[in-house]
Amino acid sequence: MGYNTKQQEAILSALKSSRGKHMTADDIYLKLIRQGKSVGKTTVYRHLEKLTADGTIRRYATGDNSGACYQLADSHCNEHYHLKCSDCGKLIHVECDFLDELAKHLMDDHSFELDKCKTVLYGRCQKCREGK
Amino acid sequence: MGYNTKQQEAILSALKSSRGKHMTADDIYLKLIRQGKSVGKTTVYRHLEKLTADGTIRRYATGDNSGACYQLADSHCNEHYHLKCSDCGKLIHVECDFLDELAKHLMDDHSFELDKCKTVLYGRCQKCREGK
DNA sequence: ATTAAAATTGAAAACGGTTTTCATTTTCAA
DNA sequence: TTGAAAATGAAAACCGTTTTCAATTTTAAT
Repeated sequence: MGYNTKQQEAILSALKSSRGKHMTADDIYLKLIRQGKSVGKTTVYRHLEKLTADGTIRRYATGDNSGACYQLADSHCNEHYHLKCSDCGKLIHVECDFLDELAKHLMDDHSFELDKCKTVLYGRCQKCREGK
Repeated sequence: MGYNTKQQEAILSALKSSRGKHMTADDIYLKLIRQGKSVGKTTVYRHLEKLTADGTIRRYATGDNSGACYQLADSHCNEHYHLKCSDCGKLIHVECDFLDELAKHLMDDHSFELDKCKTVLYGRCQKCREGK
């Protein structure tokens, strides 16, 4: 198991250089190809799986039938949370700390430790509401 | 458009008779076949899509790569929300109205209309935290 | 250095849920 | 009754992901 390979490094650095934005497996694959790096999709998927399993990165299911998104699980992760519009499928980053209050409530009243990074709040964005 | 067909009724009644439990498209298809009803998978998917679009039922993405789940969107749905333990996978129903405060915040400050039924909060339950 | 075992790679094929296609059947309206 | 519109479903396409497997690369032992 696990000596760090060129490909794994490349995949991680692709995620690092995305500055916190989500990337799909395909985004990462295409980025590496564009950079002239030699890598196959299979390998991208494999490392994303491994990095997710060991907690280095996080996987987000998109909900519609497009692919999963990945993001570094660094500190950045705790400073925002995710809203997802059920209509248009857009994933929205929100930088605010309101969720901390919810986390406190869940722990105090329900003994549940909220994972802010992993939680996605569903609903409808302004545009989709107005579009009706 | 949209006279109610035998198939649509059958699909809805399959969901009704599930007493609030989630069903996948395939669950529904198999149930109808077992009941001797004549229906094709295509039609099941089509009606689930339509019923989801008009708000009669709700679709839940499972997050892993298994299929989506469906559930009647009756009143029951607004009186609780869901916590899911990332460790043991348990889905916990919580009957409390704290989420209303979050919903208000999201609407006021982020123009986002929270769908309490659809949102699942991830984290770790007491048992799994103590088990470590 | 040499070499054999172990791990990694990636192209192609398989997989599984979902959507599309399209010819047929059913329903609706005149 | 009859023709147009809608619904149906089998089969094929689709698309993200996983599996297979032969080839390559790395590691460790000599």
